Amino acid sequence: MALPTKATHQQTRVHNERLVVRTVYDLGPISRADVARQTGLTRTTVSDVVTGLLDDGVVKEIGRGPSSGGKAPILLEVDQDSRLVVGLDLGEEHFAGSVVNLRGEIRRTVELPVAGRDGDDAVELVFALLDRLLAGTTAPLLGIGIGTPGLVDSRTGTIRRAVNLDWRDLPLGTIVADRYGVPVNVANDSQAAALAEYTYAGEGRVPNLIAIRVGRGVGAGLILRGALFQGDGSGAGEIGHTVVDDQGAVCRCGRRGCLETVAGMRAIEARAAAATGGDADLGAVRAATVEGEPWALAIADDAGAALGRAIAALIGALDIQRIVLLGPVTALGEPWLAAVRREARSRALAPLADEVDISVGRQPSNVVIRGASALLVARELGLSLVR
Amino acid sequence: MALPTKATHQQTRVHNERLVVRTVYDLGPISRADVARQTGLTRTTVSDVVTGLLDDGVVKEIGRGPSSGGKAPILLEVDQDSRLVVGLDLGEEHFAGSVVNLRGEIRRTVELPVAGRDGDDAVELVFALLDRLLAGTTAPLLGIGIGTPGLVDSRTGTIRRAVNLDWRDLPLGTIVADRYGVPVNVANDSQAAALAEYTYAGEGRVPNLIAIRVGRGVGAGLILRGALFQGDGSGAGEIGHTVVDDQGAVCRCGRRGCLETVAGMRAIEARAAAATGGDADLGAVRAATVEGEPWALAIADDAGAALGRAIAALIGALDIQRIVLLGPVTALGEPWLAAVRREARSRALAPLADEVDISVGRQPSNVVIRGASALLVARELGLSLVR
DNA sequence: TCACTTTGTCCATCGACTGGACGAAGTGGT
DNA sequence: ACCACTTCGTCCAGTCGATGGACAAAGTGA
Repeated sequence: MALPTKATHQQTRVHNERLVVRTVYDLGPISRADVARQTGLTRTTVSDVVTGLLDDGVVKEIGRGPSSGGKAPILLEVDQDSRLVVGLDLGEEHFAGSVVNLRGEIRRTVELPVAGRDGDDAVELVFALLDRLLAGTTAPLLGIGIGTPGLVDSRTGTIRRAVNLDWRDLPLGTIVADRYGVPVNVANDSQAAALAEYTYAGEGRVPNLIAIRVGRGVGAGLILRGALFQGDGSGAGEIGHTVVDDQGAVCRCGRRGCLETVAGMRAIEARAAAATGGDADLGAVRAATVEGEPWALAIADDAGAALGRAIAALIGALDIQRIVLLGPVTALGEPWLAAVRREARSRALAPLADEVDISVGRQPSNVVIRGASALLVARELGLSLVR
Repeated sequence: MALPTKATHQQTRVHNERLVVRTVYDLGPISRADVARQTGLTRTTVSDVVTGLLDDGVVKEIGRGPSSGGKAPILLEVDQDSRLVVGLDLGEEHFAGSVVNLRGEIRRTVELPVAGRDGDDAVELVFALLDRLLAGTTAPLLGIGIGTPGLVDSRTGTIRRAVNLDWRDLPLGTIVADRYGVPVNVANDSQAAALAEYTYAGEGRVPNLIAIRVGRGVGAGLILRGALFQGDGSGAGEIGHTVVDDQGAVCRCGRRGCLETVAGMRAIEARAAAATGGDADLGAVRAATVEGEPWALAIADDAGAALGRAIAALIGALDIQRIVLLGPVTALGEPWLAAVRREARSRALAPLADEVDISVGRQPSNVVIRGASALLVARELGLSLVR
């Protein structure tokens, strides 16, 4: 039973500082007086806090705004390039990384092929990637966020297991933190994607959302009450290996009929190859659905339906209304998405299902990188995404 | 985007007060100095806070403890009867309620038959129940907790719908709070049960747990990160109406093959009646399993297996290791429980499933009442169970 | 008996929020 | 051009509450 920590004066200060930063961040150019009104703090306290933030450079004054019958306010804004964050996406083929600013905008990107490296060699590759990303950066680095496949314990920064890289209980967070001297956060790739969707949602930010990445594997990231939820063993969201078909194909996890063996990329491509008699990647299936080919539509529908059933179970369990789909398989487009929605809606309790919004995320290519960085940005903004 | 509230000195004070109360509550007879060591607060602050708590009567001194080489410490203990809470269980047949102390011990119970009342008449029955429970109580009443079937929004205290009582968007929390002048918390019965399991777990308290009530309906209560999780529409845990069998029987919700139609009490009794040719209630099935009757064992196994599959999905989604089963159907005993465990373990991802602890709760009869009260006890102890 | 510990309280100090006052800088009316 | 009024940002005294050191009370062990 973890006792919560005591409260001190410094903590109230930190809390209020973050409250001010976040208000300025979310509500754009805004005066001190308006911040005070929004937060409930006194003008005095806000002024005091802002003075510190100006010194740190996180916030800057951008001139006076229109008067409303009195002295014109000095508008404040978060200086989005005053701090940098690095986000990494340790994919199966490539390790990619970007330098990202406080708005989640990507400033520079480097990508290195994995080329079969694993174990310590893969760790070296992470170092190489970071060295190249950090060369010549000027603004202070808030930290490094890492998104990786596999089971990850974000609290300790340990990768419990990542099969393709042959990592097992690797304390990557500590290793990288020691080398670069900044905070490091490690998260599962699906979880990172969920963080990106949540953090950078802007006005439309909602406290609960599920992001589901459908690629080779199927994984979900859960944002509950405004924070990433990892469960007791860091495995929350690992829906890809829930059995959905007792007579299904054998999965790489050893069981039969996991969701991944029906809705995953590999399964789709395998079925497509069988249907066409030749080789067929996801793009080919997509093209065929656009052409209206029955075999392709059937594949898309089946894959989408299986995912939809899994989503129905999630909705029933958690009653979360915002579900975002990400990853390569989303390329299958409308027929696939329609099947997902149909099954999800028809199998979950009606009053719950009616309110659900299932959509495809906008920036599938770099969500993981942005999500990894989101962890650090969020900390600066006081969103406290983990725990 | 709900802005968090500002931090003030009073809040730090309240925070630390609760921290002290909770420490004394959890760690039994304990000295001020030990509290200081446990919490990290200074002895000065602890003394100051404790003085206030002694004045309020929440904490009392119970004499000196053994010395460890210096002045003997004055031991403190939470005076468990210094505050009372009322918990109600608005069941289908009876409205039951108890006066409960700070340890969740039941001091007095009243039960009234519903006898077909619904709508406003049912609200009147709630009043009658409360009036009888409160008559003659001496210690200050912290508040009233209400557990009820149906969809409940705990934040507003509104019952969104409870079919059997014909309640729809009924602000029961406000109504009762206005009449009795104390805080009122309303929760779904499954959620209340989960709160009871969490709050009164003592040393074994873990931050995440799922309590599943299997009776006429099937519902789960989710405790995530030490707080009840209700989802966006207060429907989190409503797993009873997730479709598990497309060819299944028609459910009272209108769909086919909901979990409830396979694993619920009604379904079990119906199958038993068919098997025996006569009437058979749950007790009869239980007795028959003890006798080793094949038909009864088959029924128990099927019902347990269906529940197990639903639990596997929950484990995959949330990776929660503590699962507590409650409600009348748990009476089916070992054969049923074995089936639940077998299916849950065999269908969830191995590393997740291995750590799962599925057990039957201890006090099935009054969990709802105790859980309803837990909401208020927890508030006093600073556990902040909701939100 | 004495040196040493531990406990609980007292006191001076400090960090941080509060509320009122004030000058600066606007607006609008005459 | 002048004046009353408003709003903004800052300054200052006041207060709340945590902190750390000092101290008496009450133990232990040599």
